[in-house]
Amino acid sequence: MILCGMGTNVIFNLSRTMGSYKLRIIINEGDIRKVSLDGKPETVEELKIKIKEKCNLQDDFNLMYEDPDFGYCLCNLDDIEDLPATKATVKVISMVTLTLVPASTTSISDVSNVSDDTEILSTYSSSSSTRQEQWPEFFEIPNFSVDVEFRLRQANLQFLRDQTYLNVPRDMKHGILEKLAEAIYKFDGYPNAERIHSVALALISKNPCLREPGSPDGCSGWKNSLTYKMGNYRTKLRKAGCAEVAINRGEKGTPEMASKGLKRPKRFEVNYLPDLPDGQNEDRLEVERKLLVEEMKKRNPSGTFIASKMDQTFPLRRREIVEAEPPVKTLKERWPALFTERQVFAEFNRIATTNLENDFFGAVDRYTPHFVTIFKSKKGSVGEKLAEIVQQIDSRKPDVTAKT
DNA sequence: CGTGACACCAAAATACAACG
DNA sequence: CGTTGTATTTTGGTGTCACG
Repeated sequence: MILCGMGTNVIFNLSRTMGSYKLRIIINEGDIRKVSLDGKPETVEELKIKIKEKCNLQDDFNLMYEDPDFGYCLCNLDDIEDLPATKATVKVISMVTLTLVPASTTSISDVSNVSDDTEILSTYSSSSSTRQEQWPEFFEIPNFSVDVEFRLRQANLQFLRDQTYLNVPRDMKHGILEKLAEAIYKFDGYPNAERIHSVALALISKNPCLREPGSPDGCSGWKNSLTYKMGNYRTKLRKAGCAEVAINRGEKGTPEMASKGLKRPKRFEVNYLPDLPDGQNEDRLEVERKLLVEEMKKRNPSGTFIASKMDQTFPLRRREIVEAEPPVKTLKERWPALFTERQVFAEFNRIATTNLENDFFGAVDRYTPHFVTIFKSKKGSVGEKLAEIVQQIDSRKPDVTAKT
């Protein structure tokens, strides 16, 4: 990375007690430990050593922490100041085994029954319907119904013996697709081909008997079925009154789509219009919004306070923006915090579950070499100008890496 | 009867051409 | 040459049907 990691303006609590530092350490899905250190470590390295000791870990690992800026999604821990002052949750990422993922499905409910102490994190991650997790690198196939699981197990064993693929009966296919659609929907209501592909691959790698020997990747049929399924699944949700997908419904039965001039979500807008979380209504959230406006009037508004309230009020805000389409001026009055740099990034993450800054610079880093070769190959007057620019970049390279 | 599959249509995304 | 308008492709929604 050339350009990332701009100044992290972390405000940390000066009055923090110099006593114990509580850690919740996620080692893997079924192993989450609570550890107390004497004081917050000064560096990430020191923290790693402490964790290694306390948890008896042998192999090297990296750490991730739950970033309040991004709905407590996991981010790499590079700067110790990113951790809260008195207690934190970190995840151990082993550098040895990356592919072996246990087959259990974990959800928010698993997290809540892990420890009995007060959990700062779960307060508004459990009740909200807003998606928080990014699309996983390795999609975890959920557990199907006992019946389906049983038959799959049998078929997998059979497959191991004599390589016979399973001819999936109708009801079984339904069971599989339904659970998969549900699992996919948790991340993305409108998954693209690539995401469908990754799910299908995960499915046939976990259940070799489901592989389709005829197709080039062994899962073309599953990909097809999954795309159909996601469509049908959305219609189902629409009928059940889910606002997020209902917004794309054409008023009346007629194909009169431009019902209210509403735009359908863009492909990456994963949380375009989340439903209000259980136990929240517009009035309650409106109160929170007023708190936000007040906070912004202070000379030094608290970043963490704003981050958490902005998270909480996200569904209300989206509803407002999508349905009423207020002018920017009104928006500035009602949501002043939305216009701070930090919240611009945070809001982007809430909508697209993507880290705008990192992804952008990551992409820049990834594509720059290719661009440079294209530039170099360009002829004519434009080519000369580009060559000049490339020259400048080349000669300045060490600078760029050093700065920011 | 419910559901996977598919046809059909409008909107969104993208490729392309015409223009000043 | 960049901009802008247009044509083409892709995506997602609705309706329908066959099948177990």
